[in-house]
Amino acid sequence: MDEILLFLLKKGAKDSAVKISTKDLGKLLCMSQQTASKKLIDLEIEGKITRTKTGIMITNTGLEELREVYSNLKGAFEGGKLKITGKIVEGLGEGGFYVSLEGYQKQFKDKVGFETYPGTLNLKLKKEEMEKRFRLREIDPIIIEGWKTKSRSYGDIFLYKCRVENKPCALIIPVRTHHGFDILEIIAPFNVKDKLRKKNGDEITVEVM
Amino acid sequence: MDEILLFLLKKGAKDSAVKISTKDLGKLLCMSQQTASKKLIDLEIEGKITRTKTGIMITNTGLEELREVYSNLKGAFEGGKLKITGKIVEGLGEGGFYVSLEGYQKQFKDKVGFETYPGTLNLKLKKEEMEKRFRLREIDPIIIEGWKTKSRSYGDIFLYKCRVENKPCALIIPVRTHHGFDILEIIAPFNVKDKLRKKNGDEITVEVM
DNA sequence: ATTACTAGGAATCGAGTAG
DNA sequence: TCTACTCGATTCCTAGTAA
Repeated sequence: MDEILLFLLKKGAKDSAVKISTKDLGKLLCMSQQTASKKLIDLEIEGKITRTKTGIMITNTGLEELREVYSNLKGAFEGGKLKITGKIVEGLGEGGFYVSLEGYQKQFKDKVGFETYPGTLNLKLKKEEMEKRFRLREIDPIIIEGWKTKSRSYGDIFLYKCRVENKPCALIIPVRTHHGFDILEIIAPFNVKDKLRKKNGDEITVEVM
Repeated sequence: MDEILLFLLKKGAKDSAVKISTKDLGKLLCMSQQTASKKLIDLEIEGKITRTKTGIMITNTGLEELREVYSNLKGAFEGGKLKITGKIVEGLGEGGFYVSLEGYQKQFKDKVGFETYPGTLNLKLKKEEMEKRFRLREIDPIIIEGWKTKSRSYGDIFLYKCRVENKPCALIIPVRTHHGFDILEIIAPFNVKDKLRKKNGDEITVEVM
């Protein structure tokens, strides 16, 4: 991770413009004025910072990079199992169609150990939960392989074994997902809403294994 | 910060040995097997990791480095501004004597922008606030330089610009402090107790800029 | 299979300096 | 003052390969 970006964050460049000369920046980070200048130019080209007369600010792109590192460190140091909480929302029914295809079902049975109820549960994450999605990347997914027919292709799916209220389920993330980062799709060997007596709008927590 | 160290942390090398070949490590971090090998050697020489037959583990030295970055990121993302709350206690009057010396006063004016009321406010921190003192270390202090006379020497002072009830003030920490970690000393361009109508025993919060 | 050495090409750094 | 360019020095990376 970039040490200049971290330094700027410390200085508050997340919320307000930070004024610092390349000379001072170099001195503080043990590099020459020239190198500091060059690195700022590069960060600007990469879109991670912007520079104006009032000073330097970190862009959303830059913050995202820092936030991902933060998420990783937090996961490691604060530890515990990853739990993601979201609100049940109505899907379009298409997820259910796909997962019930024999090409996927067979792999679910082989690799996860259950045949799934022919439908998916869509979970909408709150803003503060979305950061946890990055932590999923630290976990090696089970890969459900796609296939092709003459007419169309079915993509790979990343799958993470989970539990909801101590019952087995799985998070599935199509590699080429059509959802934003705020929606998670869950499959289970049963109808989650019926079995757990939940309805749209209720919150549930899945614990990633 | 070292990306290999971060990767190993993600893989759990903080608690147990992680087994990974230099080839795979290189592939995962977009570098050659040779570079991964070299970097592991360097990390081992620096004492940040240890390698055994069972795999790689991060040492305390390595964890310290990661923890520092974590602390910085946490401060920036979770913290908002650092606010320290304490109870006003009676000082010995000596702080007031020192800060009113011309050698210090001149620097206050030059570097902080105000001449201070000839007295310091002593703040006693509660146990749970004391941890915040460590976060001060992440902030670069303004350094008020000491000097020597024939008879004695006056030491350097670390100074942090602050606000109390939205009015300017400053935290001062003599480099060779005589206070414990539970006492903070504050200067301001006015008599804090009079202006803010506080008395000994009242609590105030200073917001570090 | 694995790790790590060498050699030379690529990238980075910083002194000098212009704008 | 400041930033950022050039260019020679240095460091870093990787292909080849040995162990």
